[in-house]
Amino acid sequence: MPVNQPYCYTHPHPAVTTDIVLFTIREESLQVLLIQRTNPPFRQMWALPGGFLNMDENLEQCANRELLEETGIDGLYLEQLYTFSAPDRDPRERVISATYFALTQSDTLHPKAGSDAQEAAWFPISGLPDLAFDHAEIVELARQRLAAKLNYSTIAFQLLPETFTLSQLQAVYETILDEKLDKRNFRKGVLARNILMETGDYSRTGNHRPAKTYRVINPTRVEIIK
Amino acid sequence: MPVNQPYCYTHPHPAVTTDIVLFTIREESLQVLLIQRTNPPFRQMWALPGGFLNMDENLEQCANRELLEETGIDGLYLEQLYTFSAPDRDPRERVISATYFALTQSDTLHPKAGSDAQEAAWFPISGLPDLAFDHAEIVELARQRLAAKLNYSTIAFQLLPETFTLSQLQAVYETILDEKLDKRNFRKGVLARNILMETGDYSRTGNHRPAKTYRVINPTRVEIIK
DNA sequence: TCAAAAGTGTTAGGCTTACACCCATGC
DNA sequence: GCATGGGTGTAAGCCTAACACTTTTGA
Repeated sequence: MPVNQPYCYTHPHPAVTTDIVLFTIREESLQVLLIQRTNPPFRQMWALPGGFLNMDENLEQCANRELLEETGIDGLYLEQLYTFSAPDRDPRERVISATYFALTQSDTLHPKAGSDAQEAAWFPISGLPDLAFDHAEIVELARQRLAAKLNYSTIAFQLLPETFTLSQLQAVYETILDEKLDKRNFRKGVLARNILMETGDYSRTGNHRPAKTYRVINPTRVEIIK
Repeated sequence: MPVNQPYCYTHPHPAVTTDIVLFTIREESLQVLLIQRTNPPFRQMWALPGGFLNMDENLEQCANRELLEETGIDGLYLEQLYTFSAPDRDPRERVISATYFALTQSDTLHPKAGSDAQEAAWFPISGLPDLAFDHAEIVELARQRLAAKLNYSTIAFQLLPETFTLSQLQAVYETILDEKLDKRNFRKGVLARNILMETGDYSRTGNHRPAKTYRVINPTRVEIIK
């Protein structure tokens, strides 16, 4: 058996990785978490967090583990996006990548360097640097899927703290959809879905009328509406 | 290097396969193409067509190739469904499977045994035999996705010949959705989408009034409506 | 002439959209 | 008292859903 290559098969096997597109809303724009590569190929370039699948975990567990290792973020709901498989998408060897996307609130999160001291940072999706591999394509697909799922699911709430105001929620929708929404119609619509309850508390920020705060009635599940 | 195991890596690599859920409508029911396994594991059991990824093809090409080899079916539009990755889903070794689904008309197709003489056959989705691996789960996911996409895409037309009547189209919808639809509303709705044109010909079958036949205006693309 | 499927409009109700002003607070 | 964002209702039009009879053909 070749030295340092103890894993041998009768047929060639590709490597399998996960890559994660983690969105947040920060500074009034939709942003994506990137890490700076410390090793070739694409050394110094920015890339999506992710890494190789272990033999004792499934893809979702792998994505969660890599996110934790590289950014310190734990326990997010991850949704499988697409599996990329162009034969030349990684110059080192054949690599299949199952991609996931997730959402988180930015203000409770300080992306930090992982154990190997890579840098992690948020970038606005409309001003991303050049990305390693086919990661630009992955981000674009994730952005489309996110916008498409907004009104058919409860994913938007993952971008907000446990309690929030309707204006905050509307700002999330407007940022993701990149369009202004009518305040009265937005409130009517979101309340008609019966997924929110008033907390009874008020948000008192700034010199204006306090806003009612709400929470999701069933925060555990990401529901598909209709 | 171990005899008969010439492909060696520094880290363990999973095998990667594709599996395809191919739907048709036959005998007024939604049916799925299965092949009978000739080798262990799950020998003699029915399973989805599929097989191992080659190093010089992407997953979609693999799915198309396997479909051709195992069933003689070529050139279908395949849509990626989900990638399954439970560590124990294949008893032989660690296998990741990217799954695809597709639709075809049944009457132009005679699923035939591939080169290794396996049997291929259609089964109604409501009366499937026990399936090998996690293939029952894959079929169920494909069924859900198919129903969800009916009204947002043009996939339904793949189940029909190039020209067809509105009654035939309605029967496809009713079979997939498993519910009766109102004839006038169905026709109004489908014609309002402006994706059909009259051929000018009529279908003269049986002792009743002939039906106008239609074709899809742009048959090349699977469109997402809206 | 009968059986069988093709073809065709209208109405009511619900949903969506557009739109403007008063309220409560901090400074 | 003024600036700031919070909060509220109505009307028009559009879309959806329910519903039944006439037409054309082959046997």
